Amino acid sequence: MQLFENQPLKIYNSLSGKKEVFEPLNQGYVGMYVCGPTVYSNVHLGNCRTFMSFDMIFRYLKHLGFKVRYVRNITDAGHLVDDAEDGEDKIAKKALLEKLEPMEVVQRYTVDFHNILDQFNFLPPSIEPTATGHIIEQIEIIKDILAKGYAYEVNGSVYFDVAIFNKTNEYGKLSGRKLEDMIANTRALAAQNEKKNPQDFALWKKAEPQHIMRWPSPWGDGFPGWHLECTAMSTKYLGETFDIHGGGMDLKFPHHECEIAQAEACYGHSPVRYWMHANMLTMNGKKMAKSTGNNILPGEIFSGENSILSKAFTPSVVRFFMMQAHYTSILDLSNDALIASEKGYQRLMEAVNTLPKLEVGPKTDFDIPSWKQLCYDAMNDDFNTPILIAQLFEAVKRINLVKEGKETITAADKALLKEHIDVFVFDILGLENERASGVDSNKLGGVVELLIQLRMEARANKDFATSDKIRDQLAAMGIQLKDGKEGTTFTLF
RNA sequence: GGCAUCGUGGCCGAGUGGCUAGGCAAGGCUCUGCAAAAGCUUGUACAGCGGUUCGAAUCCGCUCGAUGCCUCCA
Repeated sequence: MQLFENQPLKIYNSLSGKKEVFEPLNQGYVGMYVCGPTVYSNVHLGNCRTFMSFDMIFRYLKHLGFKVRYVRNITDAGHLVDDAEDGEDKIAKKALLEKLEPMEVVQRYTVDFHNILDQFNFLPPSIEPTATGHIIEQIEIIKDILAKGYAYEVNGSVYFDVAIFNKTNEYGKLSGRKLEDMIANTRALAAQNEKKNPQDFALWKKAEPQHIMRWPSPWGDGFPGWHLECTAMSTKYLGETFDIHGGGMDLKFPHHECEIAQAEACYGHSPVRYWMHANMLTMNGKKMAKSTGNNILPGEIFSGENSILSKAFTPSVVRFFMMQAHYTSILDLSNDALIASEKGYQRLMEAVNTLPKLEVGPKTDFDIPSWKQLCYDAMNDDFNTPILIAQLFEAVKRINLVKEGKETITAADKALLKEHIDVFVFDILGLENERASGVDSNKLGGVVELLIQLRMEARANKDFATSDKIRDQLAAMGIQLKDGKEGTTFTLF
């Protein structure tokens, strides 16, 4: 008996615009594809938010007992800079600027990406395929689409014929657009004369002589178009139809719309059962983007080296901050918001650390099974982590009440509570217990315990000058003493 | 201009046709030598204007505003 059998999960499907009961294609298995990063510069915090949302989703699906194959690609072939005839590969452009081999750039930023995600405590995806590793598959799909009449070749490039596709299918259904409107609103760009219509998109682009990244194809040397790699890789690893396709909201159009078109043209049916879109992280009310410079790097948060920040914040604090907002909502980053999250996170972790030390009693004043179900209900309702966190704070309150001696908990319920706190805080939200230091057993712990003892003696002698000096100077070093009923404890902050 | 999403108390941020979000900050109280921590407690918010309804912040319409997409973008 797996958890998912009695924890019905609802997912907001961007395609239908509704929350739907999640039923995977194959009982007990989930195929999930998420559009990964383009590795031509450092991953910024906005990118991280999307991947973190899907990391949480991956974690929860796994927790429910699904066998999940999570595919997140690395876009290392680059995308076109623009639609102009001399469109050059974005990665190649950057490489020329920095006088590096394209794959050197790819390697550098892929390593950076993995390093950052590791600090954020991401689970690795099941498969992390690269676009350049799937050129053959992409060429095969283009051949297929050409054979089925949904594409045309011009001068070594192949374009998807949106108008023909739209006769039998519905181009724009994901983003709520109609082809007629798009035609009416398209600006007349020069240099698109290869395409029959401006809405057509490239499946294969001819490589100009100076273009470094290039592969042979039936249409000559070139490189794949923007949207094809995701169709190729998702199909290869998850099949022609799979359960969940995720990505950032900004990919809905045109990227995901084109993926649908490619797959429907090729396979004759819709590729994805549940489309999920994570919303943007903004800063100063504006979307973070590499191109505008309105962004912040994770490293700058961890070090505090950014003008909007008053201090450094740990990866778990940032993760907690992001998990306090629903993944479909726009979230605005600010120093104040991070500070508030840091306080909340610390309070949560205090309680997590207190729980094992609680004394047990004859009865429990807190209905833990009901609380546990409320936590599941929150997650089952389209991964509502803000509600889950609200429930966790209910548990925090109860833990502190028991600590204060105002409520009691039985040994069995304490174990049950601990088990589920750990599940939700660590396994699902993916937080790390940065405050659970092993200080009790190390040298620092011994020194602090000694000082606490000296302070207790001073207090017993009403020598408050000495006791306050110990307390205040330790506080200045980031060690906070807390006088409680059972004596003095301390935490690092 | 088109499409989409959204506008919640000092700040962040859930939710919803009638009943509690939660966090942070603030005030009061308990505890304390004084603090801190912790606990209890207070605040009565849903852009504006109409409409539907016994009842709407929640549904509908309009207005204003914000953001995203429409060109690579998580």
